[in-house]
Amino acid sequence: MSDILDELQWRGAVAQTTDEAALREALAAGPITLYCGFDPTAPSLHFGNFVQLVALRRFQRAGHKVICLVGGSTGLIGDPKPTSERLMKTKEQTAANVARIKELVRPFLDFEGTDPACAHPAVMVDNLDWTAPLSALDFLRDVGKHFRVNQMVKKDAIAARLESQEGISFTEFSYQLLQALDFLELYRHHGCTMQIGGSDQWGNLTAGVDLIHKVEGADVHLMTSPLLTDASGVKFGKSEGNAIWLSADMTSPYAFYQYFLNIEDASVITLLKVFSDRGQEDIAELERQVAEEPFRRAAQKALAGDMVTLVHGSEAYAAVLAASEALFGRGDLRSLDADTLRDAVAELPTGPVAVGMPITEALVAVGLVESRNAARRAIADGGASVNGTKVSDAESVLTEEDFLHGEVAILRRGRKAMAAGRRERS
RNA sequence: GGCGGGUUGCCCGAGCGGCCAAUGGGAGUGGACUGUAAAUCCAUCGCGAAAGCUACGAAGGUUCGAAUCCUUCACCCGCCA
Repeated sequence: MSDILDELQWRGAVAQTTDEAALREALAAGPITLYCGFDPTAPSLHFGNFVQLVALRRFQRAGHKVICLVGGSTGLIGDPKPTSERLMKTKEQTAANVARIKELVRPFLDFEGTDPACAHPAVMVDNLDWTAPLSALDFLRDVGKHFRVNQMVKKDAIAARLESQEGISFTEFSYQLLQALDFLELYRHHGCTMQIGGSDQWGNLTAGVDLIHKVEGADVHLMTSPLLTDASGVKFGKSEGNAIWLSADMTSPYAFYQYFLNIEDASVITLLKVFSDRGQEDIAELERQVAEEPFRRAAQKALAGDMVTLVHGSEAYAAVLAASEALFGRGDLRSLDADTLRDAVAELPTGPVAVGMPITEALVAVGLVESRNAARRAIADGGASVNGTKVSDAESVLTEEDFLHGEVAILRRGRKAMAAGRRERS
């Protein structure tokens, strides 16, 4: 288990650590307990959080004990973003998000101790459990006294906010104290000696290390993972402006698969290393293929397949793979048999349409464009098609023949955005 | 508490009584090229087929006419106390 750090470094999953020699020693000395926190800012986790989740998973499989913390309390406060104050969520929303995220995380780690690959079952905690009973006075006296505002304002996110027009609320300013308290709490009650997180969390993470050092006199460890960006420095994890979520009801397995299938050449190996369980040789081979026969996109296919399988399971992978082949394959959509068509359509967003409905309206109805104006634009640009046939006339309407097997019409905007119009009979 | 500055479309940011649905950049979207990449180039980018409607923090007001002027309110920033 001592080489887990080597592996993570090879995978490009390590941005920064506290004293690396000390960390190596601790990891080698035996199982340690580490944690990662996830704030319930949404009803699901997204691609960015997945980096952490996969890291936790690797640590657990390397024999360590992992704690997954869901931020029932920190989610109520809001981790300061460098740009602007967060909208506060209601307690009810936050609680609902916490419940969903707990369920979401469950399959990625072994909480029951049933997986032979994992020596120690994972633990799930909610920081609301120890924060809620704490009175404001005790918090200020017991936690606040250990912090110097002078230090706090130096943290990147806070400093940026102090520079900004908007400033920062005291609420968000206090966030780091809560996160530090979490680490202390887990140190005391679970013997947790390491925290991992995204590189943008460094300031919050070190707050915990400092607090434990002051209060308990102990040295604990940190590891952050790099922010994953594409070749031009843009964060991964957004498709058409929407985040890539891990929950199927927020990002369909098909959309999830398609997102990774479309990763640029320059980044696909990076992502494979971080997320897949593939070893060095396997990845080296894929790297060679990207260089020598990029048009086959073997690495993209591997990445997309691995990701969907990990997040949604192998059955979902089989389904989206078949759907993708049906929809993007060489064959004519019109010649698809009814079963294949049904399976493919199941992966697409759908909307109600009808014979005689203008194409522009149908494009809106299935959600491919936001307005009929936008639909007209798409058609004028030559970017809209029905069942693979380009629509040239913005005034045209759906006809009986457009409904494959009498049921659905496959509408497409641009090269990739597809949806199914389900026939509605009046 | 006093004084001053600010709040513009997804973001940044011009505009400071009509020519403003609002310059410019970025992002986004479509097309060409390709590999359902990247880069590049072209187009497009509030809603509406159009008339028109809704928009420049909120509400009022002045004016033939306001993002632009006035009043009040909210929020933010800075300086002073």
